[in-house]
Amino acid sequence: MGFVVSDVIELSAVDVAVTPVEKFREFLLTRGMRLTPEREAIVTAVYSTHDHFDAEQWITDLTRQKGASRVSRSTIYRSLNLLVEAGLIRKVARSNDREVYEHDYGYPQHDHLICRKCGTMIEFLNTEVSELLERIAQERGFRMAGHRLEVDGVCAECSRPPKRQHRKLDMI
Amino acid sequence: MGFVVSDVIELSAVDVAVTPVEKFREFLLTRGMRLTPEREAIVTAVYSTHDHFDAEQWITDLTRQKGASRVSRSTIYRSLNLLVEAGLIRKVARSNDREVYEHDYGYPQHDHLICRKCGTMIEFLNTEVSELLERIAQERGFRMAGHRLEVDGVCAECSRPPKRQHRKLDMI
DNA sequence: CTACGTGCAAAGCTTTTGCATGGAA
DNA sequence: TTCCATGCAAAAGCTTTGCACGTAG
Repeated sequence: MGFVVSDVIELSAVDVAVTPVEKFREFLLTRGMRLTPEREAIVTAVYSTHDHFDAEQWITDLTRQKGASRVSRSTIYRSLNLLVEAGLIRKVARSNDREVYEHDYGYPQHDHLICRKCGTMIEFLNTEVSELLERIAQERGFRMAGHRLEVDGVCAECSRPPKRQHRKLDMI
Repeated sequence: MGFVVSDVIELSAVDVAVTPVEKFREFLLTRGMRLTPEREAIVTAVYSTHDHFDAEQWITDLTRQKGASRVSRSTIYRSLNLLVEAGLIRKVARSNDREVYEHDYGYPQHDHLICRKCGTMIEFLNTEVSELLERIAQERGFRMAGHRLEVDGVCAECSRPPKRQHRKLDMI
């Protein structure tokens, strides 16, 4: 499916009091909506790994299931939007014209170095970034809620001169 | 005899006082392409103001012109991509599912505070940001080429409690 | 009984592309 | 002649939506 997988995860998950599924249920309640089997299947799937993902990834997976966990394309899209609103996932970038998501709950805020050659997304965690931004925002009376930061460049792997270059997927 | 491609590159790297149109022409030369009336019309239009913009904005404008400055939709898209490659403009964000661009030449690298209520984009310039990122990238053997940073939150205007809220429909 | 959800197919949207025509060198 | 460019229309591709049918409460 050809995109970006973060192969460098140096971050550790944070302990959460409530499971993602529970948090989703609570969110839905506040909107008078229900936690259906389909919606639960999606949250569970999405939280089964810490990798970045796009909609298609779960579509090919969940639309082929049988029984209660089988979910349609539209429902997946609809649910992903709900998960974003619920604060469980967030959009991190765009790759191949697709929205790329990641967990936004039980996982520290971090940013990415994105290799323009192989597309790899390297996560990094640096508190100075948020602190600096918080300061900048405050100076302008701006109430910061979050940020999105992508560093563009070439990863160590792809910088290495000789023959073996890191796989290059989709460069225009 | 004519001149060599490498001469052009050196020149543009040194000479900063070149107009956008000239810089575009030089870039096109290095690719064996020409600065057509259509391409010139687009650069000129794009650099006629310093605002952020999206493709549609110039499409509605330029496709209605008459004579030499009339440009088709496809040519506009094709040219915007060229302008990005030429380093004259860059993509800053996405708004309404459209790519939003801004000038990337004759203007310092900066970032944005984006108000989630009224959509206003507040530019700010802070060298610490790039320095910090450069350091972070280096620690990981990553060759940074640039970055894209959006701070999400609520602007001072919209934070002001009561009646009059800042409102702006089109968020560009 | 009512309101919310799901699936399917079709529509929507921005952006890209194939192709024939036209023009500069 | 030989490419490079443009316009038009159609294609791409991801995401959203209209609609009818189910089903939880």
